[in-house]
Amino acid sequence: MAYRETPQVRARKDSVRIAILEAARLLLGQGGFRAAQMNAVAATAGIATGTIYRYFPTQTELFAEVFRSNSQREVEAMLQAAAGLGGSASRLRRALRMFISRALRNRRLAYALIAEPVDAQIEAERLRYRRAYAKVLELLVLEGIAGGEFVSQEADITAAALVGVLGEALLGPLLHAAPASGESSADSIINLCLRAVGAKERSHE
Amino acid sequence: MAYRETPQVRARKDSVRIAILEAARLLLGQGGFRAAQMNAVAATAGIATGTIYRYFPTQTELFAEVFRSNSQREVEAMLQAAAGLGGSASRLRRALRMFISRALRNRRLAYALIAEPVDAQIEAERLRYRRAYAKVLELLVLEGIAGGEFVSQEADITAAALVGVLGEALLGPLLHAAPASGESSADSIINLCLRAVGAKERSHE
DNA sequence: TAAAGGATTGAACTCCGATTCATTACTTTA
DNA sequence: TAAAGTAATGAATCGGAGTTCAATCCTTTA
Repeated sequence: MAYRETPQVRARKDSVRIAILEAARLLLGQGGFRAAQMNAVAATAGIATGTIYRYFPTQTELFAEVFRSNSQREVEAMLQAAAGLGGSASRLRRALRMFISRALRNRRLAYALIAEPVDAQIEAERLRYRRAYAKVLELLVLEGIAGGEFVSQEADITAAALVGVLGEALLGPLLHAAPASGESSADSIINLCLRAVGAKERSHE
Repeated sequence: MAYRETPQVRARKDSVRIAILEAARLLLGQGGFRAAQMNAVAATAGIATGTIYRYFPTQTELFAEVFRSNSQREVEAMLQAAAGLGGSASRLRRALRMFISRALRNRRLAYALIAEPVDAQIEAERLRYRRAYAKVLELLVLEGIAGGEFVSQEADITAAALVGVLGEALLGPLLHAAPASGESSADSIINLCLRAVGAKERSHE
């Protein structure tokens, strides 16, 4: 034999892979899927188009991984925000606030991942993404019900509804008017969500 | 001269136009946008592909008209449901129930029009469609606030949120599991919406 | 019935962007 | 340094779906 992958090569390949993922994420955050075409991703990552295919079999797979890694990060953040002291209401409130503040930090990216129209295959990945959020919310709602803080309700439906609220009220306006909105409406949305779950303790932190 | 459009010709052309719109709507209701390709619309309408272009300049225009006519019908139905006696809460309840029951009557179509991913141009039309619903809901929320039945809140945000709830909780599951759901979850969703607007009078009709 | 003016047809064209692959350029080991 | 094994390249290919248009068919009027 005359060649075998060495640690150096391995390392460089790993970094190329990461560069591709970062380029895709960057472009998604700038111009959505329209901007995240394979050519553009390659150019941004500083490689040739064909090279992407040595790392990801299809565009769908590439985006799937972007969805996955983002979802993981976001869900983690929400869970962390919800952990700690306080009743179910204030924990749910913290989780929602975390979601919102992170989404607003890169609104275009949040919109691309949660709501922007895409082709059917990528849509399947998006569903998983939304379900991940819904799952976290469902847990919090179930806890609230068990603890008697929230009204009795079908937690899975409520969770889906909350994802809908976040998507539409927070990110939907992205394209509508509302350029100034943002942090200001965050409290409105959070309060609405708390009412929706029938949180008995109202207002304050 | 030797030719001028006669009423008969006019009538036939009108009927062709309608056939095209109905074919598009039918296909959307069966298989969504994927199934509503220009070839398929033409075949379903019983005409040649090219003929569609004598009636609609582009696919986008054709779909726009489908959106418009549907939106008009639906908004009308919601307004009618909301009219009549009763407090804001029960009127909002009736409007939501109307939306839901109509959406469930042809769930695939409702999903296609409200949530299915599409290309950017058609998406613009969808926005208008969603706004039409939001506008109706906003009015009802404002009335409720004015009458002291609903908590004080930013009605436009609430309206967007309610559209989000309907889209995600009702239609989202279309692709997820929930094949059996439907009418059963309708009440859950309606109750959630009523809580979300902070309706003071709870439960019953 | 013939000539004129439209309407219809559907195969061919176009555009767009993902994917391929023959060629070239590296890396490693003997 | 040569040979072997990989990786990278990017122009060309491919596929899908909307759109076009020359040829054909209908309607109407004189």
